[in-house]
Amino acid sequence: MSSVSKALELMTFFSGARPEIGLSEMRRLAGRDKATTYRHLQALQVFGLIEQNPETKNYRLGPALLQLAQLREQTVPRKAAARTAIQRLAEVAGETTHVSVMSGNTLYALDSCESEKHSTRAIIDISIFPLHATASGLCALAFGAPDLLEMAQADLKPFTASTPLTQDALAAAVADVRRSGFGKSFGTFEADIHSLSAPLFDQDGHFAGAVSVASVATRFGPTLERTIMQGLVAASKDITKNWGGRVPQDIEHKWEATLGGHTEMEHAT
Amino acid sequence: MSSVSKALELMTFFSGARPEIGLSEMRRLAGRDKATTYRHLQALQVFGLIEQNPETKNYRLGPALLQLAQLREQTVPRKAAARTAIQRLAEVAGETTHVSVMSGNTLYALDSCESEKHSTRAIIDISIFPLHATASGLCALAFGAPDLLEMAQADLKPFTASTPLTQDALAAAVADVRRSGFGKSFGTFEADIHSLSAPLFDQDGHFAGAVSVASVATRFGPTLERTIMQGLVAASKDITKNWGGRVPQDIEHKWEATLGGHTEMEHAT
DNA sequence: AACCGACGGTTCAATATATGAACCGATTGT
DNA sequence: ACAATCGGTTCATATATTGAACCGTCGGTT
Repeated sequence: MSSVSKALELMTFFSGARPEIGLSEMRRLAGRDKATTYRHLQALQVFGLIEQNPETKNYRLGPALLQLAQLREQTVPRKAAARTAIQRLAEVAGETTHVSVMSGNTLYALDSCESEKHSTRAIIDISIFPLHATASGLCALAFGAPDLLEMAQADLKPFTASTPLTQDALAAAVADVRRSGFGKSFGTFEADIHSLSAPLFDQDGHFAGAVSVASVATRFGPTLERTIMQGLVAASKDITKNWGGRVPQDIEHKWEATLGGHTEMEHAT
Repeated sequence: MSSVSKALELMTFFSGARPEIGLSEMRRLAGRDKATTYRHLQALQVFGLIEQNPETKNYRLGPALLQLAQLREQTVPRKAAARTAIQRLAEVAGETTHVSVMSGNTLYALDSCESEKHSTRAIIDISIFPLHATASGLCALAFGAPDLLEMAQADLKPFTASTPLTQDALAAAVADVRRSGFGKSFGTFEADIHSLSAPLFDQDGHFAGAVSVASVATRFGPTLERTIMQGLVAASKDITKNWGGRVPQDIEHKWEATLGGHTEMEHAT
């Protein structure tokens, strides 16, 4: 691991639950020497990627990120392009929706949208989707780079009693996603949340991210499932198009097959 | 220079005018070996800080920045806090306004706001304010860390015919800012732009950034100057307060003295 | 069609650079 | 008064970084 990577890794320890981190805590999180950690933090600080809270001496993310993100948006305005789609999806599903983007071996949360329909909602505050435990993550394993599955199988962290813990269990879940075209996570990340997802694709038809709906388990049933799946297909096509990508033919066929045959019709359209 | 810094430096070469950079161009910009540059780019890419345009193989800023910036905003929502103030300032001044933040030895652009009043406006598209050539930069030199002035004097890059090019000229400009409490840049960065600025402060009363107004030179005169200065004082107090900082007493006194006395002070000193 | 230069990417010996145990002074709780 | 942490610093050691040379490919030129 290069020292550059080690330094950059430090930034990944910040989260909504842990927005500020002291030197010693950072050292523990990174599992590295204090002096090394300190120098890495200094290097990041010089570029404004992190800064120190002058009161507590704790480190937190820095102002340069605002600059860089603005420029990124300007260069590739993905988030704005996805927002309307997930808002519409949240509306028709009446549940919380998410979009995530694949970069390297990591699936990053890009944006989310809550529905006003119910007073109880799924609020999933994560910035990196665990590949084996979330619907979006399963999409990545099913349609992303082949080596992702091996990596995920090597690190099957348990989140709930339902999280797949064996390589076979995960492989079976992934096979189902490959067959149906939809990622499914029934309480594998949060106990009372049922999630469905659909993959997004880049200009080469490669996996680029996922769009997902997280619904409260007690509300979930065949009717809602079908509504969500239909919404996911529309959202995936829309976002993929707006990102300059294209949905491969075989994926569209899978969606049609899953929606056309599998579900009993509640009422004709 | 640490390898971490060398890698991070690569990210600073992206700009609105240069949103994508190929390996060879990046190597030239950084003045480093191609192999080194390549490995650094790889490390940045793994963390999603940059990504490759699959069509052109050029590198551009990556999606992880969106994540990190969002979390930064959540942790320290400075930009949102400053926006209303610079909008109000743009309105009363009828000119383009900017806010910048100090991090390390660099003054970063945080946000800007254009006024609808005139059809011609100042549009200053920079992400890092040169300390010796901009009104905001002079504020940093006047009220920021003492060593900034030495650093700036060692690198007096000329932008226009009016840019201060000698250590004495810069020292004189800084002295004037220290006296008046306002940064002044009359065509030193862009030939036809007159700028005024006021410093912002953190919780310890230390320099934290600047707010500035960039006006078209032909419109500039004593009346507009006074209006802008009054607006700058209000904006600086407002933003500083919203950032959890405090304006030192002596700065407020300087502003009062400058505005209370004669506003038509000739800028030659 | 052969040539050319520039591109992105890779290799490996040489060495410049990162590393961490030990240390410091300040702070906090006992 | 003591012990435990904290953020930060030092310096000999050794490990990770470096860059010249190389490869295959691509577009334009002769």
